Amino acid sequence: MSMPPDAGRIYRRYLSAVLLHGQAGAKACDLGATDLYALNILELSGAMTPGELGTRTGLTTGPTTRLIDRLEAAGYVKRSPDPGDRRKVIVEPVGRPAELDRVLAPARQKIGEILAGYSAEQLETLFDYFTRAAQAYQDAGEHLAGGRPEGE
Amino acid sequence: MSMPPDAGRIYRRYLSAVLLHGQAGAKACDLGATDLYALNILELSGAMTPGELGTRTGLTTGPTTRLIDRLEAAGYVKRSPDPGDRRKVIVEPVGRPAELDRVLAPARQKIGEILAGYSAEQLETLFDYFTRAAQAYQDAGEHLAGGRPEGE
DNA sequence: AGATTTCTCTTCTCTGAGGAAGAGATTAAT
DNA sequence: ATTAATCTCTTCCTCAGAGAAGAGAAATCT
Repeated sequence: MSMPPDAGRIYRRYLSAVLLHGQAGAKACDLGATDLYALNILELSGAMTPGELGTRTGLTTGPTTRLIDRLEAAGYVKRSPDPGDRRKVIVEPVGRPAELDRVLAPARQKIGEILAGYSAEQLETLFDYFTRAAQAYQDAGEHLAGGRPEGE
Repeated sequence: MSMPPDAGRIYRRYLSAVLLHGQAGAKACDLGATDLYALNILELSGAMTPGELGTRTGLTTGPTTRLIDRLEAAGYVKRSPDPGDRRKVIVEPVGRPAELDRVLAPARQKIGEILAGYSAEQLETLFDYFTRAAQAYQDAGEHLAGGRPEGE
């Protein structure tokens, strides 16, 4: 086998660092856990209605409205009327605001430097992995969220 | 340049998927945001005192005690007396409990399958990246947490 | 030894996020 | 046209989690 002997440990450490950084960044922007969660959903799946967002986050309608209120007030999303159904609203992510970019910039810079050290083939491998892993995590996440809240 | 034309988008999508999955998993285990945050700190930095953990999480002593109470009750950490200083307590992570492993298993399985499809050199590249990126994110995260809570 | 500092824990209070129920507006069904 | 269903939002209530202040135990300093 060509994996490192402590592959699991390395990978776990990597995941923890990514999660930790993401949460620290969110906290620095005064984003609550659910807010970050919702933003990631919107990042992955694009604009959707409040109802859909509420289902995805597992919130009832009241908190969903206030969640969108917070995100809109902070400039992360925008509410637009649905042209086809005037009851509906479309919540669409707006270009990442300056504060979030500023907070995430140091990490992006470091990652950029790391990536710059790889050859063309290596980069191809890495981005192939990013693409596949993103899909895998997204599937696993949706399965988690959509699955049974109570265990077996 | 050998990066894909939409490298930024791919990477952002990847990060969102990882974050989303991590939070969904935590939610499925009834772990609050701070609890997950603390667990990741312990995963990265190993055992430490409540005081240290409180500083890292940005909590005062009261909530820190209760945070550790929660984690201990759920079986994620263990309190031990510090042999060198009997005022102190050492909070050490305990092997991940079954529930968390069960929740994270599907994703680990998928990632394992993806990794199994790469050659030896490709795996070397990937794990090299994991190692470097983990350090980068850890540094950036600590800088975020340790930096000024209020912007300039 | 006595006083001060350090560290953890306890208690009380409070803010903020989430659930429940219902109103208002619009679309679909009869 | 009238009724029913859908979607978002508002209001009220509840509760977990965080801060503040102080107690108790142990180490350090004078």
